[in-house]
Amino acid sequence: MLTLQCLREERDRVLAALTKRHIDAASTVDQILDLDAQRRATQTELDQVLAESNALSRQIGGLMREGKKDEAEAIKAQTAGLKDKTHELKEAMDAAEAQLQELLVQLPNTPCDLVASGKSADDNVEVFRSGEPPAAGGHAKPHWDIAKEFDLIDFDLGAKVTGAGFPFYKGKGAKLQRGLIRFFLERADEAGYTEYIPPHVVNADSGYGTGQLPDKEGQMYHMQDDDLYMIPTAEVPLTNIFRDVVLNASDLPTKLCGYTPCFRREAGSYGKDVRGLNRLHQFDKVEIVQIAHPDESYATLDAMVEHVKGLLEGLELPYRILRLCGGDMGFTSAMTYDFEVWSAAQERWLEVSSVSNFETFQANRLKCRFKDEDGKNKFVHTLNGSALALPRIVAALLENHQDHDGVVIPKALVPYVGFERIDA
RNA sequence: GGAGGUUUGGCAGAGUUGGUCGAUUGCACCGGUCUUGAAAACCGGCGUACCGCAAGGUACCGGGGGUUCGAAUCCCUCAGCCUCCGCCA
Repeated sequence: MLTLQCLREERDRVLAALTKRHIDAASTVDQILDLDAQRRATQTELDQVLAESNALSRQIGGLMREGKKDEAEAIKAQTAGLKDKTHELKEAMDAAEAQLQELLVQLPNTPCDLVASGKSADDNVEVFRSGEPPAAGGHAKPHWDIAKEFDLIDFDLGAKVTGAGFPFYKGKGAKLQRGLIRFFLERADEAGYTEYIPPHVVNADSGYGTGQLPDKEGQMYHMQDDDLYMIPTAEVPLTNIFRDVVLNASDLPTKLCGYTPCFRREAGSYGKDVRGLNRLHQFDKVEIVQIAHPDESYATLDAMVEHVKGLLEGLELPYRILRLCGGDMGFTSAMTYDFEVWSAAQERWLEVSSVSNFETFQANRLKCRFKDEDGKNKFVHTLNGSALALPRIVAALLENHQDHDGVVIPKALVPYVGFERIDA
């Protein structure tokens, strides 16, 4: 959530930045500023009334101690009106505050200067490309056929036991999942990320802290009896570790990572997008998170991008990096790089990672601050990235590394999965 | 799930017959004096947020609500932690 201070001091800059998302926020922002002014005026008045009332109460206390009951009663009479006034003002202030919050959470983050204006994925900017589509391209079998041929993944069984989008992984398919998770975690460990195994369900406060609530409520599975949400990404529990936390400047950057399954309802998806492993309701992912000093966060973002590049190169997959345009960026992000790998059989790019800097947007909701050099509390910047999400990686591995009678496991991965080929 | 206890500032720990308590004290931390330097000792500072140009004011003693002129202190409610019982991988 954008800070009020930012809206107050940089209204025009914020509006200009939001046009990159093709949002005209002028009326919302001005409403917010009006409500803010209203709230402040009300608070000033309320504070005065409370001060008066406190002073009288203190007098009564003093008189009671001295046994001057009559005088105390006389002053008590004076407080009657103040009480009503207090209630009235309190209500007005709470109402203004509530309206203000409601509007404030509707505003997405302001894109950083480097982000291009744009409406859709077509306007994203390719900033890097590595590798060539494999020779098999054109005749390559799609991963769902390969998965079936070698009995790696059973989609039908998943549909029977749970529902569409919840596959079973079997045999070498399961080992490949386990190996990839280990590979990603070991690489993160080597890069200095502390590993966590977080809860897979979170409370509403956490959903709010990272920005899934209130706007993406429908994308998470919700357990009504206990009012808990299944995590759509490890970002939620890992970042919420820092909710209501004040760090020391020396704690920054804080680097952490974790493997979790991720659960997404994906309401409204259909067609070729959901075929095979392209889009699932449950999938595995290793997430990296950093809590950074505001001055360093973009260098941190670059470092995280480099980390993900290393992973894809280890897997020998052709990939490209896009800097998302304003219209394609997530609600909470100030800048996002998407990683896409080439799918040889589908002959299209598949998104496998998204690395973002949220600047203070999440920190403001989380109330995660650090003590700066002057001893003042300031918001940190939060960042995260998939490193990596498994299903489309598996799809690309199967499709791109297939040969005449099987699939070759990339060298870097062999020690983790325990075999060199998938074949009959 | 049942019964009881508990929840105070970074930590420890006072304060519960309601009244200068936003809160005693110790430790930790920061600054200073002393010292060649350090330690010790002494002096001073040391929660957060909001309003205000400032002086200053307001709110917060797990969360929310209530009683009262006035609540950390009383009541209700929710949550966390601890102990015992039940159930259980």
